[in-house]
Amino acid sequence: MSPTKPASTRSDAEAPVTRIERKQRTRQRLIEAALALIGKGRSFSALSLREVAREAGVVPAAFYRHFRDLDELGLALVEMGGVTLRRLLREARRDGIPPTDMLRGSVLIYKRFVEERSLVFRFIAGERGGGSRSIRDAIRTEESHFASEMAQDLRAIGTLPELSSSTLQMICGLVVTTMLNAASDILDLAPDQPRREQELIENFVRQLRVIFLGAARWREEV
Amino acid sequence: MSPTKPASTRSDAEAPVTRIERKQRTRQRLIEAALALIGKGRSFSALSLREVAREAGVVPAAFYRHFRDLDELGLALVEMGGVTLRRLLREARRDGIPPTDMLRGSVLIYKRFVEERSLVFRFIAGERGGGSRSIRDAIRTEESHFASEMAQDLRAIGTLPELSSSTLQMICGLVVTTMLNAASDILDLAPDQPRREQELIENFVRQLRVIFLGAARWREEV
DNA sequence: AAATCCAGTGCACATATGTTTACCGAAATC
DNA sequence: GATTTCGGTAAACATATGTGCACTGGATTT
Repeated sequence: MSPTKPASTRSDAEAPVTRIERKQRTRQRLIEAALALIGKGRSFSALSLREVAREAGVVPAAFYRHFRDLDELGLALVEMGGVTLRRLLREARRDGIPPTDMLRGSVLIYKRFVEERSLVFRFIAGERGGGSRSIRDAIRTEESHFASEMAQDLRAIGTLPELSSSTLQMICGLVVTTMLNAASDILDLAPDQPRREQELIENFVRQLRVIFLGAARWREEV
Repeated sequence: MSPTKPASTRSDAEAPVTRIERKQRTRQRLIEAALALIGKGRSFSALSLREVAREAGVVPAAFYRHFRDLDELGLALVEMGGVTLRRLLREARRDGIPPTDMLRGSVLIYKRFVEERSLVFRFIAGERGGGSRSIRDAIRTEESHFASEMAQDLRAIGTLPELSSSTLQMICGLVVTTMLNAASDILDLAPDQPRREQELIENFVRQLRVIFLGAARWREEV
Protein backbone atom coordinates (compact mmCIF):
# COMPACT_ATOMS: atom_id res chain seq x y z
CA MET A 1 0.00 0.00 0.00
CA SER A 2 3.04 2.30 0.16
CA PRO A 3 3.54 4.66 -2.78
CA THR A 4 5.40 2.54 -5.26
CA LYS A 5 8.33 4.31 -6.80
CA PRO A 6 8.59 2.51 -10.12
CA ALA A 7 11.60 2.83 -12.33
CA SER A 8 9.25 3.44 -15.20
CA THR A 9 9.82 6.01 -17.88
CA ARG A 10 7.40 8.67 -16.71
CA SER A 11 6.07 9.53 -13.24
CA ASP A 12 3.09 11.57 -14.36
CA ALA A 13 0.47 8.79 -14.39
CA GLU A 14 1.50 7.54 -10.97
CA ALA A 15 1.64 10.15 -8.25
CA PRO A 16 -1.65 11.65 -7.12
CA VAL A 17 -0.13 15.08 -6.81
CA THR A 18 -3.31 16.97 -7.47
CA ARG A 19 -5.56 17.66 -4.52
CA ILE A 20 -8.79 16.37 -5.98
CA GLU A 21 -7.04 13.12 -6.77
CA ARG A 22 -5.97 12.82 -3.15
CA LYS A 23 -9.49 13.52 -2.00
CA GLN A 24 -10.92 10.97 -4.39
CA ARG A 25 -8.42 8.49 -3.05
CA THR A 26 -9.34 8.71 0.63
CA ARG A 27 -12.98 8.73 -0.34
CA GLN A 28 -12.29 5.45 -2.03
CA ARG A 29 -10.47 4.26 1.06
CA LEU A 30 -13.53 4.98 3.17
CA ILE A 31 -15.73 3.02 0.80
CA GLU A 32 -13.35 0.11 0.78
CA ALA A 33 -13.07 0.27 4.56
CA ALA A 34 -16.82 -0.19 4.84
CA LEU A 35 -16.66 -3.11 2.45
CA ALA A 36 -13.77 -4.64 4.40
CA LEU A 37 -15.81 -4.49 7.58
CA ILE A 38 -18.74 -6.10 5.82
CA GLY A 39 -16.35 -8.79 4.73
CA LYS A 40 -15.53 -9.38 8.37
CA GLY A 41 -19.13 -10.31 9.01
CA ARG A 42 -20.50 -7.02 10.26
CA SER A 43 -23.66 -5.80 8.58
CA PHE A 44 -23.52 -2.36 7.01
CA SER A 45 -26.49 -0.95 8.86
CA ALA A 46 -24.72 -1.72 12.14
CA LEU A 47 -21.45 -0.03 11.23
CA SER A 48 -20.34 3.09 13.03
CA LEU A 49 -18.74 6.13 11.50
CA ARG A 50 -15.69 5.84 13.71
CA GLU A 51 -15.27 2.19 12.86
CA VAL A 52 -15.17 2.99 9.17
CA ALA A 53 -12.84 5.93 9.64
CA ARG A 54 -10.52 3.81 11.77
CA GLU A 55 -10.43 1.04 9.18
CA ALA A 56 -9.68 3.60 6.51
CA GLY A 57 -6.80 4.94 8.57
CA VAL A 58 -8.31 8.36 8.95
CA VAL A 59 -9.54 10.50 11.83
CA PRO A 60 -13.32 10.45 12.43
CA ALA A 61 -13.82 14.10 11.61
CA ALA A 62 -12.27 13.58 8.19
CA PHE A 63 -15.23 11.42 7.27
CA TYR A 64 -17.40 14.50 6.96
CA ARG A 65 -15.22 15.88 4.17
CA HIS A 66 -16.63 13.11 1.98
CA PHE A 67 -20.05 12.05 3.22
CA ARG A 68 -22.73 13.70 5.31
CA ASP A 69 -23.28 10.43 7.17
CA LEU A 70 -23.05 6.67 6.78
CA ASP A 71 -26.21 6.61 4.74
CA GLU A 72 -24.53 8.64 2.05
CA LEU A 73 -21.60 6.23 2.02
CA GLY A 74 -24.17 3.48 1.64
CA LEU A 75 -25.55 5.15 -1.45
CA ALA A 76 -22.07 5.13 -2.95
CA LEU A 77 -21.92 1.41 -2.24
CA VAL A 78 -25.26 0.92 -3.95
CA GLU A 79 -23.92 2.72 -6.97
CA MET A 80 -20.91 0.45 -6.95
CA GLY A 81 -23.28 -2.49 -6.80
CA GLY A 82 -25.14 -1.18 -9.82
CA VAL A 83 -21.90 -0.91 -11.76
CA THR A 84 -21.03 -4.46 -10.77
CA LEU A 85 -24.33 -5.78 -12.04
CA ARG A 86 -23.97 -3.89 -15.27
CA ARG A 87 -20.55 -5.41 -15.72
CA LEU A 88 -22.07 -8.85 -15.31
CA LEU A 89 -24.40 -8.19 -18.21
CA ARG A 90 -21.65 -6.65 -20.28
CA GLU A 91 -19.44 -9.70 -19.86
CA ALA A 92 -22.35 -11.98 -20.68
CA ARG A 93 -22.93 -9.94 -23.81
CA ARG A 94 -19.29 -10.10 -24.79
CA ASP A 95 -18.69 -13.78 -24.07
CA GLY A 96 -22.13 -14.96 -25.05
CA ILE A 97 -24.14 -17.57 -23.23
CA PRO A 98 -22.66 -21.07 -23.07
CA PRO A 99 -24.41 -22.88 -25.94
CA THR A 100 -25.07 -26.20 -24.21
CA ASP A 101 -27.11 -26.24 -21.05
CA MET A 102 -27.46 -22.49 -21.10
CA LEU A 103 -29.03 -22.10 -17.71
CA ARG A 104 -26.57 -24.18 -15.77
CA GLY A 105 -23.73 -22.53 -17.60
CA SER A 106 -24.99 -19.08 -16.78
CA VAL A 107 -25.53 -20.01 -13.17
CA LEU A 108 -21.97 -21.26 -12.82
CA ILE A 109 -20.63 -18.07 -14.35
CA TYR A 110 -22.83 -16.04 -12.04
CA LYS A 111 -21.69 -18.00 -9.00
CA ARG A 112 -18.08 -17.31 -9.82
CA PHE A 113 -18.90 -13.67 -10.42
CA VAL A 114 -20.57 -13.36 -7.03
CA GLU A 115 -17.73 -15.08 -5.21
CA GLU A 116 -15.15 -12.83 -6.83
CA ARG A 117 -17.07 -9.74 -5.72
CA SER A 118 -18.41 -11.16 -2.52
CA LEU A 119 -18.25 -7.91 -0.57
CA VAL A 120 -20.47 -5.90 -2.87
CA PHE A 121 -22.95 -8.71 -3.15
CA ARG A 122 -22.95 -9.18 0.57
CA PHE A 123 -23.77 -5.53 0.95
CA ILE A 124 -26.55 -5.58 -1.63
CA ALA A 125 -28.08 -8.80 -0.34
CA GLY A 126 -27.89 -7.47 3.20
CA GLU A 127 -29.33 -3.99 2.77
CA ARG A 128 -31.86 -4.95 0.13
CA GLY A 129 -34.46 -5.84 2.71
CA GLY A 130 -33.17 -4.25 5.88
CA GLY A 131 -31.13 -1.15 6.45
CA SER A 132 -32.28 2.39 5.93
CA ARG A 133 -35.12 3.43 3.73
CA SER A 134 -33.10 5.51 1.31
CA ILE A 135 -30.59 2.73 0.70
CA ARG A 136 -33.32 0.19 0.16
CA ASP A 137 -34.97 2.47 -2.39
CA ALA A 138 -31.69 3.06 -4.17
CA ILE A 139 -31.11 -0.68 -4.40
CA ARG A 140 -34.59 -1.20 -5.78
CA THR A 141 -33.90 1.37 -8.47
CA GLU A 142 -30.67 -0.35 -9.36
CA GLU A 143 -32.38 -3.73 -9.52
CA SER A 144 -35.02 -2.33 -11.78
CA HIS A 145 -32.44 -0.89 -14.15
CA PHE A 146 -30.65 -4.18 -14.17
CA ALA A 147 -33.86 -5.99 -15.02
CA SER A 148 -34.52 -3.56 -17.86
CA GLU A 149 -31.11 -4.10 -19.36
CA MET A 150 -31.52 -7.82 -19.04
CA ALA A 151 -34.85 -7.61 -20.82
CA GLN A 152 -33.25 -5.66 -23.62
CA ASP A 153 -30.50 -8.24 -23.97
CA LEU A 154 -32.95 -11.11 -24.05
CA ARG A 155 -34.86 -9.31 -26.73
CA ALA A 156 -31.68 -8.68 -28.69
CA ILE A 157 -30.72 -12.33 -28.80
CA GLY A 158 -34.24 -13.28 -29.80
CA THR A 159 -35.35 -15.03 -26.64
CA LEU A 160 -39.08 -15.02 -25.99
CA PRO A 161 -39.84 -12.82 -29.00
CA GLU A 162 -43.59 -12.97 -28.59
CA LEU A 163 -43.62 -11.29 -25.19
CA SER A 164 -44.45 -7.63 -24.74
CA SER A 165 -41.65 -5.62 -23.22
CA SER A 166 -43.58 -4.95 -20.02
CA THR A 167 -44.06 -8.67 -19.57
CA LEU A 168 -40.42 -9.28 -20.30
CA GLN A 169 -39.54 -6.68 -17.71
CA MET A 170 -41.75 -8.40 -15.15
CA ILE A 171 -40.11 -11.72 -15.82
CA CYS A 172 -36.63 -10.27 -15.59
CA GLY A 173 -37.62 -8.75 -12.27
CA LEU A 174 -38.43 -12.22 -11.05
CA VAL A 175 -35.14 -13.52 -12.38
CA VAL A 176 -33.25 -10.75 -10.63
CA THR A 177 -34.77 -11.36 -7.21
CA THR A 178 -34.09 -15.05 -7.67
CA MET A 179 -30.51 -14.27 -8.55
CA LEU A 180 -29.96 -12.01 -5.57
CA ASN A 181 -31.57 -14.52 -3.30
CA ALA A 182 -29.24 -17.17 -4.61
CA ALA A 183 -26.30 -14.82 -4.12
CA SER A 184 -27.16 -14.60 -0.46
CA ASP A 185 -27.19 -18.39 -0.23
CA ILE A 186 -23.93 -18.73 -2.12
CA LEU A 187 -22.18 -16.29 0.16
CA ASP A 188 -23.27 -18.16 3.24
CA LEU A 189 -21.89 -21.45 2.00
CA ALA A 190 -19.32 -22.99 4.28
CA PRO A 191 -16.13 -23.24 2.21
CA ASP A 192 -16.03 -27.01 2.47
CA GLN A 193 -19.55 -28.15 1.81
CA PRO A 194 -19.44 -29.32 -1.81
CA ARG A 195 -22.48 -31.45 -1.12
CA ARG A 196 -24.60 -28.53 0.05
CA GLU A 197 -23.12 -26.31 -2.64
CA GLN A 198 -24.08 -28.76 -5.34
CA GLU A 199 -27.71 -29.02 -4.33
CA LEU A 200 -27.89 -25.28 -3.87
CA ILE A 201 -26.88 -24.41 -7.39
CA GLU A 202 -28.94 -27.30 -8.70
CA ASN A 203 -31.94 -25.76 -6.99
CA PHE A 204 -31.07 -22.39 -8.45
CA VAL A 205 -30.86 -23.82 -11.96
CA ARG A 206 -34.18 -25.56 -11.62
CA GLN A 207 -35.89 -22.45 -10.34
CA LEU A 208 -34.68 -20.49 -13.33
CA ARG A 209 -35.87 -23.29 -15.58
CA VAL A 210 -39.33 -23.02 -14.10
CA ILE A 211 -39.36 -19.31 -14.72
CA PHE A 212 -38.29 -19.61 -18.34
CA LEU A 213 -40.69 -22.46 -18.95
CA GLY A 214 -43.47 -20.27 -17.63
CA ALA A 215 -42.26 -17.34 -19.69
CA ALA A 216 -42.27 -19.42 -22.86
CA ARG A 217 -45.82 -20.46 -22.21
CA TRP A 218 -47.02 -17.00 -21.30
CA ARG A 219 -49.80 -15.60 -23.42
CA GLU A 220 -50.62 -11.92 -23.17
CA GLU A 221 -54.14 -10.90 -22.28
CA VAL A 222 -55.07 -13.92 -20.25
CA MET B 1 -46.34 2.63 33.59
CA SER B 2 -47.62 2.44 37.15
CA PRO B 3 -49.40 -0.76 38.14
CA THR B 4 -52.95 -0.23 37.02
CA LYS B 5 -55.48 -0.96 39.69
CA PRO B 6 -58.58 -1.83 37.69
CA ALA B 7 -62.02 -1.56 39.27
CA SER B 8 -63.05 -4.66 37.36
CA THR B 9 -65.29 -7.35 38.77
CA ARG B 10 -62.77 -10.15 39.19
CA SER B 11 -59.07 -10.08 39.64
CA ASP B 12 -58.39 -13.76 38.98
CA ALA B 13 -57.94 -13.68 35.21
CA GLU B 14 -56.01 -10.44 35.51
CA ALA B 15 -53.18 -10.79 37.94
CA PRO B 16 -50.24 -12.94 36.93
CA VAL B 17 -49.66 -14.10 40.47
CA THR B 18 -47.34 -16.95 39.66
CA ARG B 19 -43.71 -16.08 39.17
CA ILE B 20 -43.13 -17.92 35.91
CA GLU B 21 -46.12 -16.09 34.48
CA ARG B 22 -44.55 -12.79 35.47
CA LYS B 23 -41.29 -13.83 33.88
CA GLN B 24 -43.00 -14.94 30.71
CA ARG B 25 -44.77 -11.60 30.65
CA THR B 26 -41.72 -9.38 30.73
CA ARG B 27 -40.03 -11.67 28.29
CA GLN B 28 -42.92 -11.00 25.99
CA ARG B 29 -42.60 -7.29 26.69
CA LEU B 30 -38.97 -7.39 25.58
CA ILE B 31 -39.91 -9.12 22.36
CA GLU B 32 -42.66 -6.67 21.68
CA ALA B 33 -40.37 -3.79 22.51
CA ALA B 34 -37.97 -4.95 19.81
CA LEU B 35 -40.84 -5.21 17.36
CA ALA B 36 -42.08 -1.76 18.32
CA LEU B 37 -38.67 -0.29 17.59
CA ILE B 38 -38.60 -2.07 14.25
CA GLY B 39 -41.98 -0.50 13.59
CA LYS B 40 -40.41 2.89 14.18
CA GLY B 41 -38.08 2.29 11.27
CA ARG B 42 -35.01 0.99 13.07
CA SER B 43 -33.54 -2.21 11.72
CA PHE B 44 -33.19 -5.07 14.20
CA SER B 45 -29.51 -5.64 13.63
CA ALA B 46 -28.88 -2.03 14.62
CA LEU B 47 -30.84 -2.16 17.88
CA SER B 48 -29.09 -1.90 21.20
CA LEU B 49 -29.81 -3.90 24.30
CA ARG B 50 -30.48 -0.78 26.36
CA GLU B 51 -32.82 0.57 23.73
CA VAL B 52 -34.92 -2.56 23.86
CA ALA B 53 -34.88 -2.68 27.66
CA ARG B 54 -35.90 0.96 27.83
CA GLU B 55 -38.78 0.45 25.41
CA ALA B 56 -39.90 -2.53 27.47
CA GLY B 57 -39.85 -0.41 30.61
CA VAL B 58 -37.22 -2.50 32.28
CA VAL B 59 -33.69 -1.91 33.52
CA PRO B 60 -30.88 -3.06 31.16
CA ALA B 61 -29.57 -5.71 33.51
CA ALA B 62 -32.98 -7.36 33.62
CA PHE B 63 -32.55 -8.23 29.96
CA TYR B 64 -30.07 -10.93 30.88
CA ARG B 65 -32.69 -12.77 32.91
CA HIS B 66 -34.33 -13.65 29.59
CA PHE B 67 -31.78 -13.66 26.79
CA ARG B 68 -28.04 -14.05 26.63
CA ASP B 69 -27.86 -11.24 24.06
CA LEU B 70 -29.83 -9.56 21.30
CA ASP B 71 -29.13 -12.41 18.95
CA GLU B 72 -31.09 -14.74 21.16
CA LEU B 73 -34.00 -12.32 21.22
CA GLY B 74 -33.76 -12.31 17.45
CA LEU B 75 -34.14 -16.07 17.37
CA ALA B 76 -37.34 -15.71 19.37
CA LEU B 77 -38.56 -13.26 16.77
CA VAL B 78 -37.72 -15.72 14.00
CA GLU B 79 -39.75 -18.35 15.80
CA MET B 80 -42.62 -15.91 16.00
CA GLY B 81 -42.25 -15.31 12.28
CA GLY B 82 -42.44 -19.03 11.65
CA VAL B 83 -45.63 -19.27 13.65
CA THR B 84 -47.06 -16.39 11.67
CA LEU B 85 -46.31 -18.08 8.38
CA ARG B 86 -47.81 -21.31 9.57
CA ARG B 87 -50.93 -19.44 10.54
CA LEU B 88 -51.14 -18.06 7.03
CA LEU B 89 -51.23 -21.56 5.62
CA ARG B 90 -53.66 -22.74 8.25
CA GLU B 91 -56.09 -19.97 7.42
CA ALA B 92 -55.70 -20.65 3.72
CA ARG B 93 -56.48 -24.29 4.42
CA ARG B 94 -59.50 -23.42 6.49
CA ASP B 95 -60.99 -20.77 4.20
CA GLY B 96 -59.90 -22.38 0.97
CA ILE B 97 -58.55 -20.54 -2.02
CA PRO B 98 -60.87 -18.04 -3.70
CA PRO B 99 -62.34 -20.05 -6.59
CA THR B 100 -62.24 -17.37 -9.27
CA ASP B 101 -58.91 -15.82 -10.17
CA MET B 102 -57.12 -17.89 -7.54
CA LEU B 103 -53.79 -16.18 -7.78
CA ARG B 104 -55.01 -12.62 -7.52
CA GLY B 105 -57.33 -13.64 -4.70
CA SER B 106 -54.53 -15.28 -2.78
CA VAL B 107 -52.28 -12.31 -3.31
CA LEU B 108 -54.85 -9.90 -1.93
CA ILE B 109 -55.34 -12.10 1.12
CA TYR B 110 -51.61 -12.30 1.56
CA LYS B 111 -51.23 -8.55 1.25
CA ARG B 112 -53.76 -7.97 3.97
CA PHE B 113 -52.10 -10.61 6.11
CA VAL B 114 -48.73 -8.90 5.76
CA GLU B 115 -50.12 -5.48 6.55
CA GLU B 116 -51.83 -6.72 9.66
CA ARG B 117 -48.59 -8.24 10.92
CA SER B 118 -46.29 -5.67 9.43
CA LEU B 119 -43.78 -5.77 12.29
CA VAL B 120 -42.98 -9.47 12.07
CA PHE B 121 -42.74 -9.32 8.31
CA ARG B 122 -40.55 -6.26 8.49
CA PHE B 123 -38.25 -8.17 10.78
CA ILE B 124 -38.13 -11.26 8.60
CA ALA B 125 -37.69 -9.31 5.38
CA GLY B 126 -34.99 -7.21 7.00
CA GLU B 127 -32.87 -9.89 8.63
CA ARG B 128 -33.33 -12.47 5.92
CA GLY B 129 -30.40 -11.16 3.95
CA GLY B 130 -28.51 -9.05 6.44
CA GLY B 131 -28.15 -9.29 10.18
CA SER B 132 -26.26 -11.96 12.03
CA ARG B 133 -25.40 -15.33 10.69
CA SER B 134 -27.38 -17.37 13.21
CA ILE B 135 -30.55 -15.37 12.64
CA ARG B 136 -30.21 -15.67 8.90
CA ASP B 137 -29.82 -19.41 9.18
CA ALA B 138 -32.82 -19.68 11.47
CA ILE B 139 -34.92 -17.73 8.99
CA ARG B 140 -33.79 -19.98 6.17
CA THR B 141 -34.86 -23.01 8.15
CA GLU B 142 -38.24 -21.44 8.80
CA GLU B 143 -38.65 -20.61 5.14
CA SER B 144 -37.82 -24.12 4.18
CA HIS B 145 -40.39 -25.55 6.57
CA PHE B 146 -42.94 -23.15 5.24
CA ALA B 147 -42.17 -24.24 1.68
CA SER B 148 -42.54 -27.88 2.69
CA GLU B 149 -45.93 -27.31 4.23
CA MET B 150 -47.03 -25.38 1.22
CA ALA B 151 -45.94 -28.23 -1.02
CA GLN B 152 -47.93 -30.65 1.10
CA ASP B 153 -51.01 -28.47 0.84
CA LEU B 154 -50.69 -28.13 -2.90
CA ARG B 155 -50.41 -31.85 -3.16
CA ALA B 156 -53.45 -32.31 -0.93
CA ILE B 157 -55.68 -30.16 -3.09
CA GLY B 158 -54.46 -31.92 -6.20
CA THR B 159 -52.46 -29.12 -7.76
CA LEU B 160 -49.64 -30.21 -10.06
CA PRO B 161 -50.15 -33.90 -9.32
CA GLU B 162 -47.54 -35.11 -11.78
CA LEU B 163 -44.62 -33.39 -10.02
CA SER B 164 -42.26 -35.23 -7.73
CA SER B 165 -42.25 -33.91 -4.20
CA SER B 166 -38.69 -32.63 -4.46
CA THR B 167 -39.66 -30.64 -7.52
CA LEU B 168 -42.72 -29.36 -5.76
CA GLN B 169 -40.53 -28.33 -2.86
CA MET B 170 -38.19 -26.47 -5.19
CA ILE B 171 -41.08 -24.62 -6.76
CA CYS B 172 -42.57 -23.70 -3.40
CA GLY B 173 -39.17 -22.36 -2.41
CA LEU B 174 -39.32 -20.06 -5.39
CA VAL B 175 -42.84 -19.02 -4.45
CA VAL B 176 -41.77 -18.28 -0.88
CA THR B 177 -38.87 -16.04 -1.83
CA THR B 178 -41.16 -14.25 -4.25
CA MET B 179 -43.70 -13.78 -1.50
CA LEU B 180 -41.18 -12.44 0.99
CA ASN B 181 -39.76 -10.16 -1.61
CA ALA B 182 -43.22 -8.83 -2.31
CA ALA B 183 -43.80 -8.39 1.41
CA SER B 184 -40.81 -6.09 1.56
CA ASP B 185 -42.24 -4.05 -1.29
CA ILE B 186 -45.69 -3.92 0.26
CA LEU B 187 -44.33 -2.69 3.56
CA ASP B 188 -42.45 0.14 1.90
CA LEU B 189 -45.50 1.42 0.09
CA ALA B 190 -46.34 4.99 0.90
CA PRO B 191 -49.81 4.91 2.46
CA ASP B 192 -51.33 7.04 -0.30
CA GLN B 193 -49.95 5.60 -3.49
CA PRO B 194 -52.85 3.50 -4.82
CA ARG B 195 -51.35 3.81 -8.28
CA ARG B 196 -48.00 2.32 -7.25
CA GLU B 197 -49.73 -0.20 -5.02
CA GLN B 198 -51.87 -1.40 -7.86
CA GLU B 199 -49.01 -2.04 -10.25
CA LEU B 200 -47.03 -3.65 -7.47
CA ILE B 201 -49.58 -6.31 -6.66
CA GLU B 202 -50.30 -6.72 -10.37
CA ASN B 203 -46.62 -7.46 -10.88
CA PHE B 204 -46.70 -9.88 -7.97
CA VAL B 205 -49.68 -11.74 -9.43
CA ARG B 206 -48.06 -11.99 -12.82
CA GLN B 207 -44.83 -13.33 -11.38
CA LEU B 208 -46.70 -16.05 -9.56
CA ARG B 209 -48.54 -16.83 -12.75
CA VAL B 210 -45.26 -17.31 -14.56
CA ILE B 211 -44.08 -19.66 -11.86
CA PHE B 212 -47.19 -21.79 -11.91
CA LEU B 213 -47.24 -21.84 -15.69
CA GLY B 214 -43.70 -23.12 -15.63
CA ALA B 215 -44.54 -25.63 -12.95
CA ALA B 216 -47.44 -26.99 -14.98
CA ARG B 217 -45.18 -27.46 -17.94
CA TRP B 218 -42.37 -29.03 -15.96
CA ARG B 219 -41.32 -32.51 -16.97
CA GLU B 220 -39.09 -34.48 -14.68
CA GLU B 221 -35.80 -35.84 -16.02
CA VAL B 222 -35.17 -33.17 -18.58
C1' DA C 1 6.31 35.49 -3.50
C1' DA C 2 2.19 36.22 -1.07
C1' DA C 3 -2.53 34.99 -0.17
C1' DT C 4 -6.05 31.49 -0.03
C1' DC C 5 -7.98 27.10 0.09
C1' DC C 6 -9.15 22.84 2.16
C1' DA C 7 -8.36 17.72 3.32
C1' DG C 8 -6.94 15.90 7.28
C1' DT C 9 -5.55 16.47 12.51
C1' DG C 10 -6.11 16.72 17.57
C1' DC C 11 -8.92 17.49 21.19
C1' DA C 12 -12.91 17.99 23.63
C1' DC C 13 -17.83 17.36 24.74
C1' DA C 14 -21.97 15.09 26.00
C1' DT C 15 -24.12 11.02 25.50
C1' DA C 16 -24.73 5.88 24.67
C1' DT C 17 -23.31 1.43 25.07
C1' DG C 18 -22.56 -3.79 27.26
C1' DT C 19 -21.77 -5.93 31.44
C1' DT C 20 -20.83 -6.69 36.48
C1' DT C 21 -21.88 -6.36 41.19
C1' DA C 22 -24.53 -5.94 45.39
C1' DC C 23 -28.99 -5.65 46.72
C1' DC C 24 -34.29 -5.90 47.46
C1' DG C 25 -38.77 -7.94 48.12
C1' DA C 26 -42.25 -10.96 46.96
C1' DA C 27 -43.30 -15.52 45.55
C1' DA C 28 -42.07 -20.42 46.29
C1' DT C 29 -40.53 -23.99 49.16
C1' DC C 30 -39.64 -26.04 53.36
C1' DG D 1 -43.64 -19.17 60.07
C1' DA D 2 -38.82 -19.43 58.63
C1' DT D 3 -35.88 -20.01 54.56
C1' DT D 4 -34.73 -20.08 49.95
C1' DT D 5 -35.29 -18.71 45.21
C1' DC D 6 -35.01 -15.43 41.72
C1' DG D 7 -37.03 -11.45 38.72
C1' DG D 8 -36.03 -6.97 38.78
C1' DT D 9 -33.37 -2.70 40.60
C1' DA D 10 -29.65 0.70 41.28
C1' DA D 11 -25.21 2.14 40.68
C1' DA D 12 -20.91 1.90 38.73
C1' DC D 13 -17.31 0.64 35.22
C1' DA D 14 -14.75 1.08 31.05
C1' DT D 15 -15.39 1.89 26.58
C1' DA D 16 -17.71 3.67 22.27
C1' DT D 17 -20.17 6.80 19.84
C1' DG D 18 -21.45 11.37 16.76
C1' DT D 19 -20.16 15.89 16.16
C1' DG D 20 -18.15 20.53 16.83
C1' DC D 21 -14.00 23.55 16.84
C1' DA D 22 -9.52 25.56 16.15
C1' DC D 23 -5.54 24.17 13.81
C1' DT D 24 -1.95 23.04 10.15
C1' DG D 25 0.65 22.35 6.15
C1' DG D 26 0.94 21.52 1.49
C1' DA D 27 -1.32 22.34 -2.90
C1' DT D 28 -3.64 26.01 -5.66
C1' DT D 29 -4.55 30.57 -7.06
C1' DT D 30 -3.49 35.35 -7.34
